[in-house]
Amino acid sequence: MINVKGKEHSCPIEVSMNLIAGKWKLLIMWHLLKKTRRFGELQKKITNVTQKMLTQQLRELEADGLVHREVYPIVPPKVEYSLTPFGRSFEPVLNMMIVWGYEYAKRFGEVSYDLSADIEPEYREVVAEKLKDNAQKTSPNETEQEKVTTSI
Amino acid sequence: MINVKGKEHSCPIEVSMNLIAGKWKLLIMWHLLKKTRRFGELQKKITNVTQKMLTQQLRELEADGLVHREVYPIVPPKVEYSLTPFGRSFEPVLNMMIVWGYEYAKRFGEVSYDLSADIEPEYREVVAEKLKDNAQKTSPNETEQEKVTTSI
DNA sequence: CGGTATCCTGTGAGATACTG
DNA sequence: CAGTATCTCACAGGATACCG
Repeated sequence: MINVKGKEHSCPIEVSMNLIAGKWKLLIMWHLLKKTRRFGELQKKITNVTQKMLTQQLRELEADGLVHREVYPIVPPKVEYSLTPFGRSFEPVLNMMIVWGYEYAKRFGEVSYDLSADIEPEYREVVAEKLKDNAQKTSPNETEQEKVTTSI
Repeated sequence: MINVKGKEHSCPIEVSMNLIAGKWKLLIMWHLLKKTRRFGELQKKITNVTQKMLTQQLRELEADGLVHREVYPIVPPKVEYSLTPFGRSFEPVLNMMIVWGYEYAKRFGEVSYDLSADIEPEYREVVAEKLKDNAQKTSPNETEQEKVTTSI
């Protein structure tokens, strides 16, 4: 059993899910992983996000200890967002998700985009190997099973 | 640009997010990763999920090509769910999320639970190393910056 | 520039009851 | 056993306007 901020979880997966649930959070963290950015910068990078949503999701990430918000008391205002040390530890997860999403899109969608520049090879290899393994494990076992019984 | 089933994505992260968004999907995949399971089995494993939600999320996973649904035409009905080859390629992502969620819970919550049994050491090491790295990178740089200007 | 403050809407998700 | 079929509602998320 896991308790995080008054919420019960039966598995660490739920913890992760709760932290990254939110339409823009992963995108935000992805952009902050590269460098510290100002609010307006993020808004330009993440097309389609409204000011309200960007603010809201950034505040949630901050409250969860993943993002640091630095306010410079100047005028006009300047606010910089960066990942906390723990936020940066999310990088492997994020990289895996990117690689996996990319592989999914190659298989089930159309991609006009090359991943190689963004992601270190080691992450691609992990997923690639899993896909190879599974191809082997999917042995010739399409023998149908069409029995009909009346009990268990 | 990425197009998956009529939906535009600017980044593979969004693809992954769309696939795993859903309160129970990760938990379902986690249980199916170990073995093929019947509907009722899943319902017992995943406490608190309603029949309706379990059915719904399983159908979405099936439509997305991640889960295979095998119906045995017997009475009483028997339906088995398993991961497709591609669904199984999600394992590295899932493991990373579990490790990361666990580390988060250790830091920001209370855990009465040991991970070691479930997850291969390699995954734990990746996150552990990231956390070490970040500890080093967080150098003594808490010098405040309290200037006030009237222009940029 | 980087926000609040409102108002509004779609839909994810729960509860409950019924069925092949 | 493994589902549908309704009904309901909270809340994530969007549009728009104003502010220090």
